[in-house]
Amino acid sequence: MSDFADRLIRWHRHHGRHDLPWQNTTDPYRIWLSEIMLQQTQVDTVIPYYARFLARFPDLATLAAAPVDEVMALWSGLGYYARARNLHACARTVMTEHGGQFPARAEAIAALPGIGRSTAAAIATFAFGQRAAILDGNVKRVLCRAFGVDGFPGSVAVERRLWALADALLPATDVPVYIQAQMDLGATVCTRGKPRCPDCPMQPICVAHATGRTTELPEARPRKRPPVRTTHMAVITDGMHLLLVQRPPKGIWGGLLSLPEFDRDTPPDAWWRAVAADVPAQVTPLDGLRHTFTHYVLDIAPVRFTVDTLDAIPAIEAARVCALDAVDELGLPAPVRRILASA
DNA sequence: AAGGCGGGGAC
DNA sequence: GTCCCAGCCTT
Repeated sequence: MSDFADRLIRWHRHHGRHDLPWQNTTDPYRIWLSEIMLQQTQVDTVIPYYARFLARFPDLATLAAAPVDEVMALWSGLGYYARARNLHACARTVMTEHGGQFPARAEAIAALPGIGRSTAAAIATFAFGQRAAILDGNVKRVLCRAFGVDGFPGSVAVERRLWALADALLPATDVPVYIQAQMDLGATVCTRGKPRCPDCPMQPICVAHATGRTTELPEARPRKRPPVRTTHMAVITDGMHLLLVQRPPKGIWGGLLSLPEFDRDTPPDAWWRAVAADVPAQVTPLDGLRHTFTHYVLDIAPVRFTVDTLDAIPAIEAARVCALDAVDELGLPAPVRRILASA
């Protein structure tokens, strides 16, 4: 076994994480669910979502039989909503094409919706004892530092090199412990900001530590200034109900319910005349808010339209009327939840 | 090969 | 404020 893997596995016995909610099981459903939730999402954020999700969907068959709207509602606030749609699609695929049983080989797992090479390897290893390398953010950071890998790890060339490293370092046995140890080291010792090198089992063989480059590696993503976009959001209510729209499956907040939007340059009363000319409404601007995404900034100007009845507002596509006291149970984007909480 | 896709934690 | 997280998918 490589010195790298050996050090990692020995470190994990006393310093790894052993009691996360998705550990100490080989149930592929629970492991799969955790891996999807953990994509680009930190452990502490996932834990309450994971518990709620399992309580509502305790097994694959239950999830596959549920309407996708319920899945979206339980995912609301977790972000990257394509994960929820793919999760539901994957459950149905496993039911119909694999007889309700997850395939065991990493290559077959990676063919399922929402599951790429790294997630497939994690499932194959933890649930089925297969031997496959992972390459998530933690592993990339550990490998870049330990082996002094230059370049942005998201670039194709660096990623190819890191996959080769990950494959070459994979031990012959104890693969589940090894993989968990890699993630635990990256999450608790070899962290992005302030790595705890004195506590690190890799320190004697770490290139970044030896060359004083710990804070330089891995190299940061090349910067670009995210654009600012603007929108109006309409809170159309009769005091008891609220008008929401279903967003298209692709794009931002895909598949979620949200508030109707209109152009920031259109005055609210002009927009209202266009969509509901005959319906009298009291128009009230609400406090604006700024929502920051990874790739752009959205300035939202919410406006409340108070009406007597929501029965006929024909010009709004995909509209749905919901009870105000039930909006917490719907799949709504995080900023929409904030607007409604103060509206 | 590059960009789209959320929300929140850490600093 | 910035950066990035148990990445995947589309173009």
